Amino acid sequence: MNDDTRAPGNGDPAEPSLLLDDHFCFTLYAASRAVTGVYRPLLDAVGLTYPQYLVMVVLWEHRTVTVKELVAALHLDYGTLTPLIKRLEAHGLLERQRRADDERVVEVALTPEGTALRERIRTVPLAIGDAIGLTREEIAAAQDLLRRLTANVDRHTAGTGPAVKAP
Amino acid sequence: MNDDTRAPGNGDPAEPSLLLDDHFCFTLYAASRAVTGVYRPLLDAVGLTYPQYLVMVVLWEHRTVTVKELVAALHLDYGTLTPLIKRLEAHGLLERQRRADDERVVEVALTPEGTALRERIRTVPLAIGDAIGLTREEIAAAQDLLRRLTANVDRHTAGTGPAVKAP
DNA sequence: CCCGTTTAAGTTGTGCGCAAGCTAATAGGG
DNA sequence: CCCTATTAGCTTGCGCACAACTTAAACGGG
Repeated sequence: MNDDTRAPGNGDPAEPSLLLDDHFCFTLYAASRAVTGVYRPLLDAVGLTYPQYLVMVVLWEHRTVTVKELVAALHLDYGTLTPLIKRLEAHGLLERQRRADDERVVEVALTPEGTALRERIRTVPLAIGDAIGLTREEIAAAQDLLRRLTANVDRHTAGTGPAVKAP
Repeated sequence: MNDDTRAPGNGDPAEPSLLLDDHFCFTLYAASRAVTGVYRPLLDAVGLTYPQYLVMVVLWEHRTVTVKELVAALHLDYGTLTPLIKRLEAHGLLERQRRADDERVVEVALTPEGTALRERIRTVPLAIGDAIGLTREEIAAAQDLLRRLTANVDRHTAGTGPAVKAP
């Protein structure tokens, strides 16, 4: 690789660096993909993708949730979750049903197969912890920082988003 | 949301939790998407997606790189980068050319338009730092942890992958 | 009670992200 | 020099991720 870094601007100490390695966003993005890459072969063995696994985790915790609750819990879009949930339904792991007293709401519930799958996945988090290779304290520290980051960003984008809506 | 957490296994202190909020992978995944979400409107203003921006960052640093070098720098696949690079080429930001002395290699080089785009993006990192809302020290700490995580995972998957290849 | 508004979910289109398979060019051993 | 293996890149297919749009049900003020 052509290793000159003399493009204009990088020497100015008053401006943030534009070098790849200085981008925190890239470190974060690469780490996230690396971790899901560790999950992939483990989940592949039971026929799940990583986002599908996250939906199952929520269901194992609550047994029944609405699509809206999944959207909120996973910070994902209806456009992402609707087809994903349908795929899990096609695999027999969950069932979808409109709520009788409010037909707008779709309830997602575990099937016996979905419940049983949990046993086959019990050991996965151990393998992940092993691959990540950080201490319990380091993971806790990183988790605290990243949770605060996400909360800050959510506040930020909520503020600059709808912006009180002009009357 | 049905808030019982009596699914089997979660009370056992010897086993890792399967609750969503205890999943470090999810914190990481959510944080990564949150940050790219902050970039989105800023990059949209200049017609770039976030991965396209990362490619441009590498090019602004090195002016000319091979596709292989982009694959290595961004930890991305040829299958991801090839069409992405072609889109950037279609937008006039870079040019692709096969190396004369080794026709397997494709060199990617900045065009004047690609170089000029850098000026229009100079202030973006400041806005990102603002939205993230962590101190410089906190970001440095998180970055150190995540870099080590990615390095560990890379070692791990390299070790369990080709596995020295039986003779 | 009607009608505009809000809400929950689904649909469509584009662009990643990655596995699997393919092609063409080069390297390297006999 | 041939011939096999390797290397760099491309293509195909599937599943996210998200914006923009659509639909249908419930709400709520007049």
